[in-house]
Parts: sequence; structure tokens; C-alpha cells
Amino acid sequence: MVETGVRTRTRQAILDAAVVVLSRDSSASLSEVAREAGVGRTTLHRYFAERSDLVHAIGTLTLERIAVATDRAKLEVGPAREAIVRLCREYFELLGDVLSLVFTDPQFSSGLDWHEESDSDLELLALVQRGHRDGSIDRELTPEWVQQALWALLYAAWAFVRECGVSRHEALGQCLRSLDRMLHPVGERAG
Amino acid sequence: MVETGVRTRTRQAILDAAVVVLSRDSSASLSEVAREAGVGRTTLHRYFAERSDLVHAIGTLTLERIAVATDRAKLEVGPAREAIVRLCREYFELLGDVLSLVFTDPQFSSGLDWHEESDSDLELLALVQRGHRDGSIDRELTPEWVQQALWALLYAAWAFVRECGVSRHEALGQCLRSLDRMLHPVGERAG
DNA sequence: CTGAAACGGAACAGTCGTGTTCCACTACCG
DNA sequence: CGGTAGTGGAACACGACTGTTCCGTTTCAG
Repeated sequence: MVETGVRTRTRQAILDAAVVVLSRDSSASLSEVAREAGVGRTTLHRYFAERSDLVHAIGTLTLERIAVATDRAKLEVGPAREAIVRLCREYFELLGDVLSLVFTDPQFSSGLDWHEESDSDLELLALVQRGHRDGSIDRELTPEWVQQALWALLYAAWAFVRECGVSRHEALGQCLRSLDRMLHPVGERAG
Repeated sequence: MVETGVRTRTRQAILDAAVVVLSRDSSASLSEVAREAGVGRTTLHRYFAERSDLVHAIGTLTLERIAVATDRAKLEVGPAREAIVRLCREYFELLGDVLSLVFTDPQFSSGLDWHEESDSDLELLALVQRGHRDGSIDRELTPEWVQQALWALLYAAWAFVRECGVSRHEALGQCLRSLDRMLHPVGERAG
């Protein structure tokens, strides 16, 4: 049974719609997701038998995107602080609405590898430690906190776009500048 | 009909329990809230006839706390950047779990003055503008973004406590330092 | 002791989301 | 033309949560 083009497209449409709807209201009904996707509720159930299957698929999709973004950012290149800013930019581009879901709602983060420290998480923590050594990141900020703050600022940037009607480019600019300044060691001139 | 001490205490217990339970899962049932409060579901309905009444009460409570925190921070005193950091500290102390609710869930922010720019919001925006004038805040960061970022970092700090088991004091320290560094104008020595 | 206040539990009807089944429709390929 | 893949809609049973009513219990002040 080959996965035809039609099936792939329908599946993707449902997945996209789910992200849009559930990021607005994580307890939205499957009917709303189906309507957003422009398909019948029956069809939705053909692709994702249970709600948890849909949620799980979104989680997996997100993990994949995070891995891709981490890869693209080439964390090993250049000063650690610049690498983190690059990573933040990649996250912003790839994660969009998915972010608010995984960031805020417990149902998406549970039941996955997630929290058991994915590879990307570990890479980020190691990167901050490198920044401590090479002097590009404020030594008083712990790696775990930098991680938290990175995600929080990303979330803020997307909320900025959504709620304040700011352009993506503008929001990303403010976000990256804030992150860079935040990590910058105290008592040195800015780059 | 005097509001006896008993009634006040019961009402407060329910409200506190609601914050705890709903901040874990905003779609939790009222039975769970009642159980957390150590109260029968019937009693809960005596104080908050409908779910929306409970939600609304939490919203009002939060607005009050924000107003108190804004007042305590004495925003008019000293350089704007220091005032914002003071404000952040007050928010952290007063808002606790409530934060994750109002910050992430649409149901709590809708149906209130909220977003229609409460007084505290306006004060914060004006404060950032003052910071632009007195040179204590990076002029490239817009007031609206600073507002977003402030809330996001606060949320991150509480998540840091919850998920990473860090002490409140430690989390607050990282948060305030990050905020201060973020707002700091480029090209000047740190204070 | 008496009565009011506050409470908890059981029970009920109503609503809503879910997951499933069945059937009819369309598009397309051979 | 006939068959298949993909779909949408109607209908159903089931469970969960909600809001309400009723009744028995506890507590405490007068």
C-alpha cells in the first residue's frame, strides 16, 4: 500500500490545521481541527484514530524540526554566543505556532523523549558551557537558565507577532538583540 | 448578611486550589479543584456557581495583585531600568502560579479589562519611554517588546523553579540579571 | 436545647466531545 | 464501463463534566 500523494497532502493539512487551532486553544475539539483543515471529522479519524495520536504526531514533528534547526545552526562554528543567536533564529523560522503548544501545554511534552533531554537540549547546554570558557557568555547565567530564557524569548517573539501585529522580521530582530545583550558578559564593550 | 470568617476562608481555599490545579492543567475538572481544596463539589458551586465565575475571580485576583505590585515598585523613583527590575521582582513575589495561567491561557485574559491596557500596562510602557529618554534602556527595544519580554522572563523563572527544582531565590536572581542586561544600552559599562 | 449556618454526598438531567459504523458521492484508472 | 481510493455526512453509544436539587450531618451561638 503506497502512501499516495493525496494521502500525504491530506495528512499534512490536518496536521497544520491542528497546530493552528490547538495553539489558539489547546482544548479545542477535533471538529474544530477538521473544519480548519477543510475535511470531515470522519476523515480526520481515518488519519489519527485518537486525539492522542494527533497530539503525538505534533510532538514528533516538533522534535524533528528542532533537530533540523539545531543542525542548520552549526553550533560548533564561531563564538558560543553568536552560535546561540543563530540557533534562536533557526528555531524562530522553523517552529512558528508549534512553539506555543509545546512550550505551554503539558500534554505535548509528556509521552515523548522530551524532558529526558533530547540531543538538541544537551547540545545547547554544552554550548553555553563553551561560552563560559571562551568568555562570550556571562558566567553567572547557568546553562539551564539560558535554555529556559531562550525558549521564553522565542515564545515572546511569536506572541509579539500575534498579539501586537508586529512583522515577523521586526519581532525576530528584537528577540535576537535581547538574547544577545542578555548573554553578553558584563563590563565589556558590545560587538 | 455578614461575610463570616468561615466563608471568607473557604472561598480563599477554593481560589488557591483552583490556581494550583488549573496552572497544572487549565482544562482540569471542577472535581479536581474541589478535591485539592479539601471541599465537596457542592460547596464549590455554592461559592462559584459556574466555572466561568471561578475563572473570572482568578482573573480579578490577578489584576489586583498586579496593581499592588506596580504600586510597591515605585516606578517613578530612580533610573527607569532599575525601576523595571524592581517591578519584575514584585511581580515574581506576588504572582507565583497565577502567572502561568494568565500568561498562557486565553480564557483568563478574555472577558476582563485586560488587553484593553490596564493601568499597570500603560505605566510600564511609559516607564520604558522614560528609560529611552534618560538613557538607561536600549533605545532599539520598543516598549511593547520590553513588556512581552518581561512577562516571558518571569514565566521562565517560575518554570525554572518548577521543572528544574531551582530555589525561588536563585531563579529570581537569574531572571533579574538577564532582564537588566537585556535592557542595558549597548556600548556602556555595566553598573 | 433550638435553630441557623455551613457543609458533604447522592442522584439526576443535560450537554458536549469522542470514537465508531454505515452509506452515498466523487474522481480516476484500466 | 466497472472498480477502487478517498472522502463527507448522518447517526449512534459511550463517557465525562456540569449545574442543580434534595437530604442528612456537624458546628456553634443564643
